[in-house]
Amino acid sequence: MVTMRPATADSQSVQDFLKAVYTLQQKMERVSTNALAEMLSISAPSVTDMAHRMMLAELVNYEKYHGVRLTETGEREALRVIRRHRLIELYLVTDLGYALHEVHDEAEQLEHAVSDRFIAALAEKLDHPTLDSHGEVIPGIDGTCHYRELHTPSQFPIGIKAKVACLNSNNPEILQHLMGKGFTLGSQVEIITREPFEGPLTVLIDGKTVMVGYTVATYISVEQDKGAGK
Amino acid sequence: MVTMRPATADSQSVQDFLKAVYTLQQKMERVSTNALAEMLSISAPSVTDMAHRMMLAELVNYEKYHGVRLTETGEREALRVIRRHRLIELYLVTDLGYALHEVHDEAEQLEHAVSDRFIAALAEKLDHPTLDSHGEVIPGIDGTCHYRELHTPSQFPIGIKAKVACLNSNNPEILQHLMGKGFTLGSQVEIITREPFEGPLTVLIDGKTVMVGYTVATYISVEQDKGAGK
DNA sequence: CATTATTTTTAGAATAGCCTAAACTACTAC
DNA sequence: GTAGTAGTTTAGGCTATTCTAAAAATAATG
Repeated sequence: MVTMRPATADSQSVQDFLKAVYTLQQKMERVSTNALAEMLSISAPSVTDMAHRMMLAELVNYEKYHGVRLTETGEREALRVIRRHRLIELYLVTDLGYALHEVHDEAEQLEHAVSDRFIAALAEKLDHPTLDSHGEVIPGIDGTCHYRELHTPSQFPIGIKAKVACLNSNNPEILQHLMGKGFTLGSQVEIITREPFEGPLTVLIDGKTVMVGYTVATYISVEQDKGAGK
Repeated sequence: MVTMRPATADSQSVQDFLKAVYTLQQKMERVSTNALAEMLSISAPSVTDMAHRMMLAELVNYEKYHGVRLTETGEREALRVIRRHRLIELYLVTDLGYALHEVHDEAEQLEHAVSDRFIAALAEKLDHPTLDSHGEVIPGIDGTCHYRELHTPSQFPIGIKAKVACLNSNNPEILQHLMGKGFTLGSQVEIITREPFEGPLTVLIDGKTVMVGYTVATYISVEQDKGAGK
């Protein structure tokens, strides 16, 4: 290791890295090299290297062998990138006729190419939305996130009415599978039966009964209907 | 020179190179290294290098010390890139409220990030236009270009009515200057007087008399009004 | 607690895209 | 037709981002 220059916050790979750390941080305290390598589809050594350079840039706090965590600056940057991504996704569906399963890859490219001017225009045109086309929260320009209380179908009580609030996958096949069964944002759902040992669920969606596998159901989030007492 | 790998046609710099060669080819038989270096704002040696790699990829025909010319494949690729660029420019103005002088830089980035799916969506939404927001021809998917017979104000006969058909600049200052004087696409114009020795022109635009410098006028193209016999 | 297995890091290397400085061509003008 | 200048190319280098193979550290297991 000769010298090492700090990462520049506006590079594509740095932005992808920030996003990945942010996402993984919601599930784990510190984010491991391997987890990042997996999510970013790059090798572990590349992650280590990036972690070093991003620490120099004060975007993450990195401890050898103990993973990474976003600094305050890092989190701010991450939220900016996520805001871009999600505004673009929503726009693609709303104004350009994209299907939900098509938007992720396109937005992934666009988010790095687009200017602040462009993002502002989208936000304006979409009337400053807080949820994207997957139902995920779009952070505000100031980084604020309007979170809701969401549940996984696999744990939501049987017999209670709820609405589909989020389809948490970027995998086109999974999204198509779910939408094919009737899971679209805002659909009314009610769990009818649940098999033990991670078995399938029977669900009533907008009046139609369907079955869903346990695994694939983890990509759905529901929100209890307002007014429907617990 | 050890070995040299061919250029990949989908890289950003290759696409910029193709566009630059295409543009310069309209004015000169073979396109010189220096002309390209100038247009692309990179050094001459970088151009030479790229020329080599693009010849291996059969995108240009390059002769040492005698510049470059697009092959058939190269021209096809160039037109694809230009189509993207211009569709995006038009879209930014039409649907996202951009001013003309803002679109070039944005489109320059977007054209490399956007998928064919995206371009198809734009073309559809804009109803398959053949002219962009500058008034430049948008090549069709098959590469066809619907050219018109255009003239420079500096050479157009005095006293003949015409319409502004194209504002050929990507320089925001120049565009703002011209639009400030009333030169917008479709405006009626008539040359009133012309000073010798590359002097300024007096022009009647939509009923208003303005003066324009010779140099800046070269960025305007006009088209003679139909029906107005010569 | 020692050994094994897993995870992470170091070392060394490749590629695309750029650069500067120096060598070389080609054209132009006497 | 040769000298000088303008334009081009070669040589050698640098950075960001990635990789593989091997070494080192941590975590898991008996």
